[in-house]
Amino acid sequence: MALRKPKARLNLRQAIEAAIQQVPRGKVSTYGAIARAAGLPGAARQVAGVLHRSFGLPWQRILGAGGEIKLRGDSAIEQRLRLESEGVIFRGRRVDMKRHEYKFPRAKSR
DNA sequence: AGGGTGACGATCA
DNA sequence: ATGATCGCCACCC
Repeated sequence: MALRKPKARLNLRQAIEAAIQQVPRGKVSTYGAIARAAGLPGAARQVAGVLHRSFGLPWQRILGAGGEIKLRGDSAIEQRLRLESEGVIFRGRRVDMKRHEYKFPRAKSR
């Protein structure tokens, strides 16, 4: 009995990066969804942090809740252009999530 | 070691 | 729809 570690999970950063990498081209996800997929519900800000500090990730595919771009200034424009070039359609200022949101496979059985 | 910080999210005015 | 506020939580200095 004793103690059991809740979960010896990988480094947070790796878990988050792995989740982000799963989003395919032409699809998008949200900070919150990535956090959940990485086993860190509620850690949306950490997802943003990783995106901010890591290179080599498809950062443009991660949006705020509702498909909204949460970046500011030039970066926001670049994100939109990159997504559009991948075929992602916007509806006003947001991505059409019904059409492009990537659904993560259930980590645990269906 | 501790606390400020932020590419969030949900809610309310 | 926009802006403010509060709760979250690991990372960085």
